[in-house]
Amino acid sequence: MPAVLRIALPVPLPTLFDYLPPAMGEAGVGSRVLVPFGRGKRVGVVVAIEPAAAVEGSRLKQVTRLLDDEPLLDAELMQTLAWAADYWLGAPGEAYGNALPLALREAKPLPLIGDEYWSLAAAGHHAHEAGNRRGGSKALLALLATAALSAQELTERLPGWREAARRLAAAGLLERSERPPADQRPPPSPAPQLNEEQQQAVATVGASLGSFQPFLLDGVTGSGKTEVYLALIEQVLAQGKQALLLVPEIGLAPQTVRRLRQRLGVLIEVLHSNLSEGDRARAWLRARAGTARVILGTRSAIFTPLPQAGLIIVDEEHDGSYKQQDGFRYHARDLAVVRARALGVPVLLGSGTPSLESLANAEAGRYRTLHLRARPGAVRPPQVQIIDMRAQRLEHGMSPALLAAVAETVARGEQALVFRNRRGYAPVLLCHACGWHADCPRCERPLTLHAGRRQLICHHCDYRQRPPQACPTCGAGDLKPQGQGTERLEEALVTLFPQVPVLRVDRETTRRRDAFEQLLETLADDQPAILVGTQMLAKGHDLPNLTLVAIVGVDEGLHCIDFRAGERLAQLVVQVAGRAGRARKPGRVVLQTHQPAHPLLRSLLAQGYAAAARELLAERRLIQLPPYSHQVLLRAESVRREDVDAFLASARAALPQDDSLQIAGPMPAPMPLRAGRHRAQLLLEAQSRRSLHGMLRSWQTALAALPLARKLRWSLDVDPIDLY
DNA sequence: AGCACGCCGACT
DNA sequence: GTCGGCGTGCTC
Repeated sequence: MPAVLRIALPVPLPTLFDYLPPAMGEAGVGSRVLVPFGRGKRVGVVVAIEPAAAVEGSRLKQVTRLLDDEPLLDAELMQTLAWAADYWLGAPGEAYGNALPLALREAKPLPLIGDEYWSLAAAGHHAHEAGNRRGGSKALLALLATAALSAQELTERLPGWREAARRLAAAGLLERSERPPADQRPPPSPAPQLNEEQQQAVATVGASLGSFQPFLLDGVTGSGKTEVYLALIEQVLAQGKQALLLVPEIGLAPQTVRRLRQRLGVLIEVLHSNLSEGDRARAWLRARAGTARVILGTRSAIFTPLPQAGLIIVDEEHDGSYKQQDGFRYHARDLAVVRARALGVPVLLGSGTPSLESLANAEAGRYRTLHLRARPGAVRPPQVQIIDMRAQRLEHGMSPALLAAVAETVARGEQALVFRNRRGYAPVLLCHACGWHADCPRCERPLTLHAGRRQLICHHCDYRQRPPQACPTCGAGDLKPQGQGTERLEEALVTLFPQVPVLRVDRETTRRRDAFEQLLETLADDQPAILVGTQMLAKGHDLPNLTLVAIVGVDEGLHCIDFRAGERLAQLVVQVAGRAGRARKPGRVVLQTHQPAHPLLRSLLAQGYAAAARELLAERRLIQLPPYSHQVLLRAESVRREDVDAFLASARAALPQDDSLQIAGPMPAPMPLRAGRHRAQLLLEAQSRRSLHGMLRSWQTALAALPLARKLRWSLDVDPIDLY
């Protein structure tokens, strides 16, 4: 009987496609195939083998060529991908598109993944000592002078090294091998002595290795979560299993990688968005082959094959960057739990400020909670002081008390961090004479003044213009910057503390890839300095001499429409505050606010994050918001407002009659106009995930069939984390 | 999403 | 007389 192959293709269509089997070879589930599609050819993945086609037989085409004799995706990954596509309403092909590195979606032979080590030949040592090479060659010789390195390590430390390696190898200065030359690898650095809570956490998770169990590791900054991860990864490695460690985008600093590598003394496969497609494909294949034992990566690394899985860890699990915000809108943390179940391994979600979702799961008994309260490195937790900004004479937005704290800190030779959640010089440029202010013509929001670049920039759509010399409405000459951004704070602090280096860290000063690292490396550990910056400073680099964190104005977030604003604010404050006093020196946090009596701030400062989170959870329960209900958001945007309104009205009409479904909208999005497009949305809410999910696919199909659907941009977001 | 086909305005 | 605008429809 002629079977039919059901194939996922990289197109955003909600269907799979049936093909006749290839003339040569036995195509199995999980194998890639080259197929004719439309006018061209595409690479797809065999999802199922069916006895009969879902379409008329005459429309069937034959698979051109089988690309893999062995399935590239194993049964577990196929099952997880199908689940993910179904849950987040993705097109089946899109899920595979996210899982497979681009280089593996081409009809080419798989790249070779044999281990590749480079070391200096005797002549290379002489050349290094003589110093008679320059540029990339010199750097490569210097890198290899102390130890042989793998191709991955070289790529990480010296992008573009292959060119130099080719030249030097031809000259007989370098040698390539399949194995690390004996005794050349640095030994793992010894693990520090774990404290009692850390040992307890390691023992508890360690005891459930080999079966599915989610854990929430609740530990403040500096409590030693990373050492717990490392100890568990060591156990997993000792059992001959693989470990997957997910970190937020920003957490994957080269410093983190170096630390892991030094401690474990094994190769760590790193997967992140800056990797070249070839490297990404090789890393993925090494994980699949089992030669990669520890895989460290950002969101999309959750799709790495783990044939010998032992443990999945999600660090900073509350971080929003785990949710993909366009295309296939999956959540890597949630998928980690699903995968762990499928793989039969424990999953460890770590955070000092757990998401309310995870806290609710712990409360319901689905997750087991492990606490780390002690801060091994610090003498005591930072002391927090609230400064009431009202009725204070502010200097460039900073109160005398805040400036005094900065002055004391630098006078002691220590470092201070001034945190402000706004880039640029001033968020508004205002005419004092008539009240006009500079607005973005495409978003109708105030433009941010960037003084250094002499530009007004829209932070929502990147529209730019020159600041006007005079008010365009009344002609008055004195346009006043209102409010403070990091650039203005930097300017003020440079004037106020002329002897102390002031470093600004935000998107503007860290455009280039390693600029952040390099900037921070200019800071001497024992010298005073002032850092000014946005949330980029909330995590990442360790600053042992940083003892003061001054938070300037966190109020904006408190009257935001988004019901998650409070949660995010609490997480941000705690994360930023955690930067203070990590070494032997006590830390101090100064929080300057217009609302010193705000209940969230009060409970946060008086009783800490856990108490504040409990209160937020109680509120969510009371008004039945997530995690006590489930949401799906339909967003639509178009230059024509009437199209958006009409589309959402028909979308609402297309919903089934169902009392368990609450519908909010159509309503304008929090930003009703962005980059010249009108935006609105429809929010569905239900108590039961099942009743919500039951109708979603058919609704999605109905939406796609609406005449307007092709005229505007729309998307469905399951479990949205931003209602923007 | 691509990429065709298809039917109406200003150009050599 | 054509080049090209983007509306509509399809991809097994």
